[in-house]
Amino acid sequence: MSTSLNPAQRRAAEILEGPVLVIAGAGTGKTHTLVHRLVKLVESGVAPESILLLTFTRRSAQEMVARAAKMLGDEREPVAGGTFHSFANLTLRRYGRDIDLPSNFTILDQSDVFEILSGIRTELKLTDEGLDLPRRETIAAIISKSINQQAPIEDIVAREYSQFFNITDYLGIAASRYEKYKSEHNLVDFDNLLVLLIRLLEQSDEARARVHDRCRYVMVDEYQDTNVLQARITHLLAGESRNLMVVGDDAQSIYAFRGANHRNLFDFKESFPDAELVTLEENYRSTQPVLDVANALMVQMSEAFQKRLFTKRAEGTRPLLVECSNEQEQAVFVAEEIGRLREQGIPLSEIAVLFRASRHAFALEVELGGHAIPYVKYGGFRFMESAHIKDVLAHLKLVERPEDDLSLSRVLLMRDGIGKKGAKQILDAVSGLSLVKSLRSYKARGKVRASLDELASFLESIEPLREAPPRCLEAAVEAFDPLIKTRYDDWPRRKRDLETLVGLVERYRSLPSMLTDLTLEPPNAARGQGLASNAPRSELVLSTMHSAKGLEWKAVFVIQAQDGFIPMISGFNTEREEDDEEALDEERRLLYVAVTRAKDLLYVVWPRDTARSRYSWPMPSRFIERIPEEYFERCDAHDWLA
DNA sequence: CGTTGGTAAATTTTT
DNA sequence: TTTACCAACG
Ligand SMILES: Nc1ncnc2c1ncn2[C@@H]1O[C@H](COP(=O)(O)OP(=O)(O)OP(=O)(O)O)[C@@H](O)[C@H]1O
Repeated sequence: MSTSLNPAQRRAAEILEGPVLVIAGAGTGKTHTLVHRLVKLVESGVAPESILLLTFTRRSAQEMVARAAKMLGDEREPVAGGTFHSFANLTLRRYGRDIDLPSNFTILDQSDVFEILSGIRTELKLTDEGLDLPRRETIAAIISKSINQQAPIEDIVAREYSQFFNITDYLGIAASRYEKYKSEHNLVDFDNLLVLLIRLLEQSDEARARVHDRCRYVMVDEYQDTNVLQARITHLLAGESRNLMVVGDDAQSIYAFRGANHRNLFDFKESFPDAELVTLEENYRSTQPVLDVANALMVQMSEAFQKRLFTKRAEGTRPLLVECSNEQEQAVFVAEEIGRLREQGIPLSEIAVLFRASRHAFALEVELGGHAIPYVKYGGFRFMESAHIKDVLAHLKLVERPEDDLSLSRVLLMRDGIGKKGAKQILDAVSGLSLVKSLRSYKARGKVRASLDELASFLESIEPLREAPPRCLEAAVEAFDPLIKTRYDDWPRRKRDLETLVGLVERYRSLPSMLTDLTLEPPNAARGQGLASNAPRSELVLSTMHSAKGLEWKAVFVIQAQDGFIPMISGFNTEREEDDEEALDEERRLLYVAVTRAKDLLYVVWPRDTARSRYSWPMPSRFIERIPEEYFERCDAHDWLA
């Protein structure tokens, strides 16, 4: 990385005290500036460990912390940095007692939340015959949005889910039952982490003082992706010293679907009227032909603070708009073109393929396999949330916290002879006593008796292994072996995943921190692949557009750019028009993020024949259609490949 | 009561 | 591909 700064960047980096706001377009060096300011702080005598770097996504956090570590060198203490959620977790484990939060709370992942909500959903349906409730995913989305926007359920339903307006009350009941379940079981979901951190910082003078003492300088990257809660946390962390830098680009705000509010970026000036505002204009990443496309997307945005990106790299290849007859041809085109780029000396690690949704890359993944092109995929598939992984981990969670009813229920249900009713009865019977003892003394016969004895013996046998979490996991995997074979037809693949998991946790010495990390920072493993070879090799990146933010590659392919996929139009869209407008704007910003990842070469590829094309005439993305024709080179994949 | 097997419906993006 | 729901069987 270059160590130089342009005058505007230097100005921002040299304001060491007080609030600083950097608003700038893609590739203008926001992260670059932030990291340089960090170095200047350290050079001025600030201890690296008293600087806190925060951002919303794990990948941005990794990128930011890695760049910081590289600039500071090895001999320095590492800076503290991560996502808001991981910071909240650490702080709450340490000081949570001040607000009556036990430090051994369990964090729920997405699928845990779904599980609890399906339970509540069936309960509600049972009491009210004929009641039609939305799917559990939708209920979860509504509840989460209400927390992340700090708005009542009624408002969220009225605004964005008007098709459920008549059952608003039930959604409210579901939300309060869900909250009750969590607090009764010492469970905390991702949203709670933020809410509880705010409560802690507001209510505990001591905790706040300690946190301020430790985090004397705070910097937030990708600030446009923060929601009300994260903005509040940022303000609380700044405290009286107000040593706070936030950087962001409103045109790259892509998390409104989870309550992010890019206006936070502008509101910063209102909360901190004396904040120094720095804007950056020169792009150091891309060639002008790539920026022409980005700028053409920018002018389509209704709300954006218009920033015209320019670069000294005036010369470059015009982006290519490629039309394919179908997804298969799209996959072939991308794979072949990547082969050609490699022949021209571009390493695989400098090439990325970006898409709107994980499944848009399925055909390409198969094709890459055929071409022996190694790749790593980000986004979409959640290894840690596969059923078999959760099955095994539920056993370990039970060792860590025997009163974890959610895990106990899961562990019971997978055993022979125990169904919903039985599990509930056993659950009610065990509360209070030692788990192993109560499982043994529970009155049951036949299959159920055998299942309970087997579970009790297993729990007893791994108890001594607590101090060696990887061995504990191995034992659980082994005990799970007979169950995996009866439960899953495709058990060989799932067994490989479990071996992968064992390999991934080798370094852990503490069971609770292992379990927390696996939830909060789940490793990105591929399905059924086994352990990746640890020989470092150059790999192609396949990524969702969301996960690509903040990163850059020489060559970028944006695939599945058919209208309907970009922007993504869901089949069931009863939202109000103005919300549609907002949603559409977000989709456009997403494409803006994608195209601004490219340094030199940009390909936008669209297939004609897809699942959608049966219902509507296939067209390239409406956002692409509105870009002046001369900004793209156009071709048909069929001719190109010939 | 639990299991099994069938059908219909839905299928983003992240912490 | 998975999940919610239902009916039939043990
Ligand atoms: N003053 C500079 N001189 C040379 N290169 C620079 C300069 N500033 C930034 N760069 C380079 O430009 C590229 C983009 O920088 P960076 O990732 O910090 O931009 P960004 O504004 O954070 O981008 P995004 O909004 O896309 O996350 C990087 O490769 C960085 O090294």
